Amino acid sequence: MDKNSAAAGRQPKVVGARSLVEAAYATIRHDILDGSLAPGLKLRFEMLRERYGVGASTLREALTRLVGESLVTSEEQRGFRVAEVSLDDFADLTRARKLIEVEALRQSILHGDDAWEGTLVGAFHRLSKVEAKLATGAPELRDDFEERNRDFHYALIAACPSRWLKHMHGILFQQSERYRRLSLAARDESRDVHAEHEAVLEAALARDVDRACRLEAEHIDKTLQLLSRRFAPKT
Amino acid sequence: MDKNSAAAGRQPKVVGARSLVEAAYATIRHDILDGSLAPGLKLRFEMLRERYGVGASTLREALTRLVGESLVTSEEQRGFRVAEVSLDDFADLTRARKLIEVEALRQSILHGDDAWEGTLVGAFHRLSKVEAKLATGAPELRDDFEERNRDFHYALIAACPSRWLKHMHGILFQQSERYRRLSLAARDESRDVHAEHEAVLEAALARDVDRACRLEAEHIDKTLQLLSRRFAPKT
DNA sequence: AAATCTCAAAATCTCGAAAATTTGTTGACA
DNA sequence: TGTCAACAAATTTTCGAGATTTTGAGATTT
Repeated sequence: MDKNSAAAGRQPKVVGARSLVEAAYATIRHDILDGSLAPGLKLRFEMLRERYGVGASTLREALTRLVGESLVTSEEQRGFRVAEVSLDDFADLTRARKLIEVEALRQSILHGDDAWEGTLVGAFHRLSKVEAKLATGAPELRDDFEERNRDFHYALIAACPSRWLKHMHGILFQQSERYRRLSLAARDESRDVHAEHEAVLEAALARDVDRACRLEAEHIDKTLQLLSRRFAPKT
Repeated sequence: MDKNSAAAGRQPKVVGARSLVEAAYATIRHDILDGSLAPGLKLRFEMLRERYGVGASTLREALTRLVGESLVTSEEQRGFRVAEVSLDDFADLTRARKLIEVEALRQSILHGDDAWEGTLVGAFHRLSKVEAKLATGAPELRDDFEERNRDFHYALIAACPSRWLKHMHGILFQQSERYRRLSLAARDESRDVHAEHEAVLEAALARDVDRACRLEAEHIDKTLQLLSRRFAPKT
């Protein structure tokens, strides 16, 4: 009758997670992107078991997955750490991401059909809504914003036929997301992100490949410029 | 006195491995690149425990790492499989690799100093030696050849200052290596790989960026063309 | 004082067995 | 014959304890 009463509390506590490893992975990943688990932090199993409520092997597997995404580093026999961040790394990351994302966008615009346009317009609309709300100052919407921002950027390159290019893009985009969130705590009011997105969208729909790619590259660069001015101010 | 007699046979059996996870990872990885573990093969833990002599959690972590490198796929609650291969995937992979590797080579040539040239020449020399032996028909040198070929290609782009670009390249190169080895079983006698490498080396040393990049791109394409002719022969 | 050594304490790493899930089989029923 | 429920077998997933390694403080030597 009550199979779940004794010691059966082993169900993933994250929506869409089909195993404890995946739930732990998703939660830890979120906390790293978030900054809750600070860059460089030593990830001790004792602490993690308490915080996430799963066994050591399970955690180990989740962390291994995060190592593969360069969100966590590991040294044999010396455990795991949250990956460090640096302005140099972000600058390098931004250059690499521009190379990949711009090429993917180029191919996507060349191959995209009406269905692609539809999805793209939809993603832009959803992003716009949360951007508007965010502008009125509602910090609890940051997760929403990041999700829809990701959806929009993925929708832009969705029609690119190269699975490997999109895979590379995914890795770099996730890293960028981390830097963006760490910097988003204090937003730059002088920047109109919505207008940047809208400009890229219009160029993409107009099939103006060169303009779309140029705007996208500038858009990617903006966050780096913002962070550079804040943390290396040789005023 | 005999600490190792009872049940203490827990030392990594792979050179350079500092843990059983790493040893298992390296061995399984080798067997996949090799073809010993065929594409699509279901990786059952029973079989893996017998074959590699380590526990389930250890294997699980090694496999998770391989999933991160796209050499293994996994479906929740349904286990792991060796990643499939296809001509389409290889074609896509080759295009992506050309984009990344050529850009990395361009930057490497622009930034490389004398030390870089020295390492590069050394790597080419070591590769040449094993190529010569391989030509006389010595299949047991395949591992050696692959290692030195990898070293040479890494040496070419070693002076590229972008860590992320080199990281992307590493992922794509490893995938290519798998296809190369699967195709290497029957080599194409009409192809002079040594000459291709030498031409790239000369252009790189001469700091002729455009020529080096063109030659490298052609070199990368050759294996795809070879495989295409063999497996899609509309003769 | 600096370097080396010793040896507990702390942390990581590994295993085997139990729990949970999927897969395969059998037989009832239409 | 075909469908489906119930049960059994096979497989994956998870945990906790023990084995192994690293860390750090204090003692000893140079």
